[in-house]
Amino acid sequence: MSLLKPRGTYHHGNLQAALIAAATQMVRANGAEHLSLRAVAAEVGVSPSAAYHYYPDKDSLISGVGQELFERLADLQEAALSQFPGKSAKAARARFRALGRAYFDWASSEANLFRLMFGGFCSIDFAEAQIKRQESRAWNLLCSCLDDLQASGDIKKTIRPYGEILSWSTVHGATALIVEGHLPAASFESVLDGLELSLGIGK
Amino acid sequence: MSLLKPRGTYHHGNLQAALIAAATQMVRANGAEHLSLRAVAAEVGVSPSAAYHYYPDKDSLISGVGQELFERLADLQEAALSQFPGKSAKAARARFRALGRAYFDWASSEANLFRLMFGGFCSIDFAEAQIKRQESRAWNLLCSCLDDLQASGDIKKTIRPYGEILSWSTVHGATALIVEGHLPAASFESVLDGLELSLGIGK
DNA sequence: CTCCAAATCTGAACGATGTGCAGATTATTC
DNA sequence: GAATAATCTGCACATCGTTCAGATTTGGAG
Repeated sequence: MSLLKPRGTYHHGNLQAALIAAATQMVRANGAEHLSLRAVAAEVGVSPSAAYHYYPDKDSLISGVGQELFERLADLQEAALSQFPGKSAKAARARFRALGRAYFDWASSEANLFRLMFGGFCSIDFAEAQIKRQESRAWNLLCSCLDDLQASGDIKKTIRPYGEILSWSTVHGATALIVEGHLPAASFESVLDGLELSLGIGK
Repeated sequence: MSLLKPRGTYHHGNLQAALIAAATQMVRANGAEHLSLRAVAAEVGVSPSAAYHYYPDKDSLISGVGQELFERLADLQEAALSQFPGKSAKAARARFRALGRAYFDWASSEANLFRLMFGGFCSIDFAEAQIKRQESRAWNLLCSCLDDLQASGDIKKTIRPYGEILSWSTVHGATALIVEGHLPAASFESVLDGLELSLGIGK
């Protein structure tokens, strides 16, 4: 199903999905703060009012975009984990690092989308259920990764209870600071090094 | 000098400062994404065009607000540090914790201002010099705090080189995630506990 | 003190935006 | 095939950022 409404027809056929797709591309290019509902509608070949049948306002459209992005990010993390299968301590450690790197790589290659997700553009009310679900999916991936490290005795015992919260906070913080230009991009690897060291990962 | 232009006068007398002050209050209340240049001008008692004498566009006004906020944050951190003077290891540790808490407390009590600072609203170009200066002021406070901990042998040697970058990333990440509703507020203290533990602070 | 230039502010205007509403068009159901 | 629901259009309105010509005031030079 194409994004553009077929000429001469009245019904689009797939408007909601097309709106999200077009909005996503436009946010990716120009940032969520410059998204125009009218431009999205025009891109899709539909009148501005048509969007209001699926979203009560522009913010909800944006939240809809965010909803999909959180799913995409969880997928990405899943893919990162599956790159290093196996039960060895080495593999577990590689998975941990891959998880952090995937988060950062995604954010820096799609800065505008990352901002939309974590910059307060998604009204948590609207897409709360779906977003929370995808977020806990990603959270569980991180948990299992840390569990694997724990199983191979590759993480300091006293610190283990803080593992998830510390890892996410640190990786997210470094990512956000770098994306917004407050830290140089090169420092992300240092952060990963320091995080592993401080958690006692990899000896 | 009042915010409102004295009635019957033509010149305001303190427009630039008044614009920043009014804009700050409005962002504080409604968020930077809902700031209206016209509303700011009206609040100050001036025509919308008057603002363009001091800022080439709305984004620059917002950057001007951000500029002041970074200064205010650095002041806040300075105040936090001075709450626990002394050379003892205990005092140094209290300073480290106070630094993190000040960052978080400020952010959660002024979520909209925090978002303005770190959410990509400040065009780094415009206020780059001044913002970077205040940021490095805060950075230096963190450095000296970690130096103190190092002096009292209260931080793991191998981790020390990562101290600043890890601390800022972790505290900023946890703060941002909590402010945006991705983590419960209560988890911030856990993050601080975990951070100290993982850095080897306080034994 | 006077006059001129620079600084500061106004007013009206333009195009674009988000949104509401009445009604047109198409799909669905009986 | 007719009634009902789903979808979409067209127009309107208020608001917004921004521009620009010109009004008003200030400050300094003569």
